[in-house]
Amino acid sequence: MKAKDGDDQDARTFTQQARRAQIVQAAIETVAEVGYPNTSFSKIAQRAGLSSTGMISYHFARKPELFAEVVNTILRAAGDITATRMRTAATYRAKLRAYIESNFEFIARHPAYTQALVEIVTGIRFRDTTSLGGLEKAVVSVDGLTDFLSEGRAAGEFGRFDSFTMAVSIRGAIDNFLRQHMFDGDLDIARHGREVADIFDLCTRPGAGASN
Amino acid sequence: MKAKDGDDQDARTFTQQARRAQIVQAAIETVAEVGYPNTSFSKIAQRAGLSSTGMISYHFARKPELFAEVVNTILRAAGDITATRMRTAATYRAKLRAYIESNFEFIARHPAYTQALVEIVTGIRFRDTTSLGGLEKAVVSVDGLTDFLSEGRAAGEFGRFDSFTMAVSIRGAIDNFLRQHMFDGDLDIARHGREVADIFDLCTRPGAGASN
Amino acid sequence: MKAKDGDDQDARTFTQQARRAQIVQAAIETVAEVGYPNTSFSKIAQRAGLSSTGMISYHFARKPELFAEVVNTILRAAGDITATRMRTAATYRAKLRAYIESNFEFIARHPAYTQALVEIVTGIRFRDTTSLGGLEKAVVSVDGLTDFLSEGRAAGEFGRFDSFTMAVSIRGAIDNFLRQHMFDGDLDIARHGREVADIFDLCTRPGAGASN
Amino acid sequence: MKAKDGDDQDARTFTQQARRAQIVQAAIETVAEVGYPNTSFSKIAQRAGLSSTGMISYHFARKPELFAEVVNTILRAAGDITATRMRTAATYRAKLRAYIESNFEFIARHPAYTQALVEIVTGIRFRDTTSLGGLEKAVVSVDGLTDFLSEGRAAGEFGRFDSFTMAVSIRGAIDNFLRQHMFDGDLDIARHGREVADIFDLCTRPGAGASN
DNA sequence: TATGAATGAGTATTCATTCAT
DNA sequence: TATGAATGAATACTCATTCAT
Repeated sequence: MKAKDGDDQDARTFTQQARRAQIVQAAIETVAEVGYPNTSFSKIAQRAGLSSTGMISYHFARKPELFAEVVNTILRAAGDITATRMRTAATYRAKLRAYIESNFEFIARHPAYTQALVEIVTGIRFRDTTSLGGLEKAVVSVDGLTDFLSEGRAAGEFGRFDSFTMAVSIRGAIDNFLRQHMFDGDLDIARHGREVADIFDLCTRPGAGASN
Repeated sequence: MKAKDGDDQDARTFTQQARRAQIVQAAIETVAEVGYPNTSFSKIAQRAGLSSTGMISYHFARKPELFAEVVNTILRAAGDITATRMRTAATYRAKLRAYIESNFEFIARHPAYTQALVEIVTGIRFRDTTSLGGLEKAVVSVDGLTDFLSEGRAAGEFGRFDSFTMAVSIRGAIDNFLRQHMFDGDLDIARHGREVADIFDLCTRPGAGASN
Repeated sequence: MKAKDGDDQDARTFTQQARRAQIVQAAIETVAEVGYPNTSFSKIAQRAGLSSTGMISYHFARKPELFAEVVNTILRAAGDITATRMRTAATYRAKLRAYIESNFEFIARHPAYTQALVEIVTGIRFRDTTSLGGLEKAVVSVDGLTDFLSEGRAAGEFGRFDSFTMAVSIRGAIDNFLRQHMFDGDLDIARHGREVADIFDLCTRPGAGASN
Repeated sequence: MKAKDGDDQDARTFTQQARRAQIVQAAIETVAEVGYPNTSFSKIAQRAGLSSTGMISYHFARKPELFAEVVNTILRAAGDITATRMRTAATYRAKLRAYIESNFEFIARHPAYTQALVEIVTGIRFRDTTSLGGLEKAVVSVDGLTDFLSEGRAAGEFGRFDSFTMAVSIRGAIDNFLRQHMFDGDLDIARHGREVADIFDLCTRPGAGASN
C-alpha cells in the first residue's frame, strides 16, 4: 500500500511499472523543458495527466527516488547505445571512436534525455547525500572510460597520457557539446561527433605523448 | 526610486554599487555553500548582514537580475586572470597553454566562484523568461576561444582541425575537470591543468590533423 | 454490500467480526505506540497485516466508527475487570476499594489499552460531527460510580458528601495517575492504587463530612 | 527577517508581540472549538483574520513554538490567579482550599483557556521530545503541589499521606471536573469547587491517615 | 535608504475514502 | 471479500515580492 523503494522492480506489478515509467517520462520531459530546479510534482503530474501529485507520491516514496529512477532510465538508455556500438568495434582505437560517436548519436536521438540529465546532474548538490543515493556519482564518474583507456594503453594502441585526465577531457568535450547543442539547437551532431572523435584519436596516438 | 536593471552602473551612486557588490558577494558564497536551489533571499540577506530581504529586492528588481550580476562578477574575475596570463605569452601555442592553465588556476584560487558559477548556470533555464538576459550565452560561449584558435591556425602555429569543435572540447575538458573537482575535492589542480594543456597541445600541433 | 454501522454485530458474519476485531486490535496498538494524531489507516493496515487501507474502509464506514469500536473494546475490557472485582467484595467500602484498585490493575495489565484510551478520548472532539456517536459520553461518564456512592451512603456505609463530586474526584485521581504513569513509566502502580484507595477511604468515612 | 525562537521576548518589537498574541489567542480559541488534532495553521489564520498561514510561520518558526507559547500563556494566566489567592491565605489548609477553589475560578473565568489546555496536553505525545520542548512536563507536573503538601505536613497542618499521591489526586479531581464541565456545560463551578475543597480538606486532616 | 510586516502562491508529502477488478 | 490504484483535499512550511513607514 506504499511505494516500494530501491531496485526490486520484480516485486512491482505490471500496472505499477507502467505508471512509474509514465511518471518518469513526464519528469524527464518536464526537466528538459523548465529545468531541474523548476520541476515540481505538480508540473510533472500535469504533464503526465495525473489528477494530483498524490499519485506520484503513491508510486515514489520520496522525491529523490523519482529522480534516481529518472537518472537510471537515462543512463541505461545511453549505456545501451554506447555498449552496443563499442562491442562491434575491433580495436581499442575503434572502440574509442565508437564511444564518442555513439554518445553524439544518443544526443541526436534522445535530446530530452540528454538535456534532462545535464540539468539534474549539475542541479543536484554534489555532497548532498540525501539526493540520489550515490547515483550522482555514477553520472559524474569517468571510471569506466578511464579503465578502458588504461587497457588500450597496456595493449599498446594508445600513446603516453594520464588515463583519468584524458577520460575527463573526452567526457567533458562530449558534455560541453551537448550544452552548446541545447543552446544552439541547429548543430550538425553527427559531423561534430566525428570531429571530436578525430581530435581525441589524434592525441591518443601511440608514439605521441606529453612532451614537457 | 526603483531598482535599475541591466548594466547602466554609471547611474548608480557609490553606496548603491557597494550594497549591490555586498549582496552579490553574499549570493556567491551562499550558492557555493548550499547550492543554487537552496539559495533563498533570506539566506543571502542573513549572510550579507542585511536586516530584510526587502533590501535585496530594493537593489535588484528581480531574482534573475541578481544572479545575472553574480554571473557577471564571476566571469569578469575569471576573464581577468585568463587575459593577463595570455597576454604575457608570446606564441599562440603558449597562449593556449596559458589559457588552459590559468583556468585551472582560477579554480584553485576562487573555489567558491567556480562552484557558484556551475551551480547557477545549470540551475537557470537557458531560454526561458526568467533567465539572465543573454548572460547565459556569454557563459556557454566559446566564441573567443574559437577565434583565437582560428587566428593561431592562420598564423601557422596550429594543425588542421575545426576551431569551434576544438574550442568546445577544450572548454568542456576544463569544465568537466571542475565538476570532478567539486565532487572529489582532493585533486591536484595545477598538475591536471598541465596535463590537460599537454593533451590539447598535442592535438593542435601543426602537421597533425584529422585523418578520416 | 456496505459496511454496517453502530452495534448490530449480530448481523455480521463470523469472518467479518474477526476482521473487525483484528483491525481494532491493530488500531489500539498503533495509537498506543505512535499516538492518536499520528495514527493513520495505512499504519493500522500495516500492523494488521492487511494489504490495503481499503480493507479498513470496507469494514468501517467512517474513521470515527473504527475508533468508536476501539473505545468500546477498551471500555468493555476495563469494565470486566472492575465489575468482577467489585462483585467479590462484600461491603460498599470494600467495593469502592475494589473499584479503585482494579482500575490501577487494569492500567498495569493493559498499558496499551489505557494509553490508547487516553489518546483517543482527548484526541476526539466532544460535540462535533465526526465524533464517536455518544460513546465519548460513556467514557467521561461517572454515572455508575455516582449511583454506587449514593447507594452506599443510603446504606449508611459512607459519610456526608455529594456523590457526583466525589465520583468525579475519584475518577479524576485515577485518570491523572494514568497520565503521570504514561509520562513517567516507572511508578509502582499497585502501591499507588492502594494509596489512592486509602485517600478516598478516608474521606468517605461515615461520621466525617463537609464542615462548611 | 525570521521568527525568533525561545523566550527572548524582549528582543521583539511591540508590533511583533501584538501579532504573536493575536495568533496565540486565535490558536487557543481554535483548539477549544475544534480540538488540538484538528487545529491547523489555516484554521488559526482564518480565525485571526490573517491572509495566509505564511503569516503564522513568519512569527513562529515552527508549529511547536506556537503551541509552546499557547501553553505558556494559559499556564501563566492560571498561575496568576492561583498564586494570588494562595498568598492571601494564612494557613496551609487555607492555602490548599485557595488552590483548589482558584483553579475552579479559572475554569469559570477562562473556559476556552482550560479547554484548550486539556486538549493540547493530552493531544500531544508524551515522550515526543520535539513537541513543546519540555513544556508538556510543566503542564503534567504536580511537583509544586507535592512540595506544598509536604511542607504543610512538616508544619503539622496535614495528616499522614503520600504527598505525591495526594497531589496527583487533587490535580486529577480538578482536571476531571473540567472535563465534565466541557461536556455538560451547566455545572455550578463555584459550588463544585467548594465541594472538592471540602473533600480534600477532609482527607488531609491531621490525625487522619492511611489505616492499612 | 532601510526595515520588517504582510501577501499569496508555491513546495513535497500524507490522508481517508472510493472504486473497478 | 479483498486488492491496489486513484482521488483530491489537507498538512506545515518557504519563497520572492510588495509596501507603509
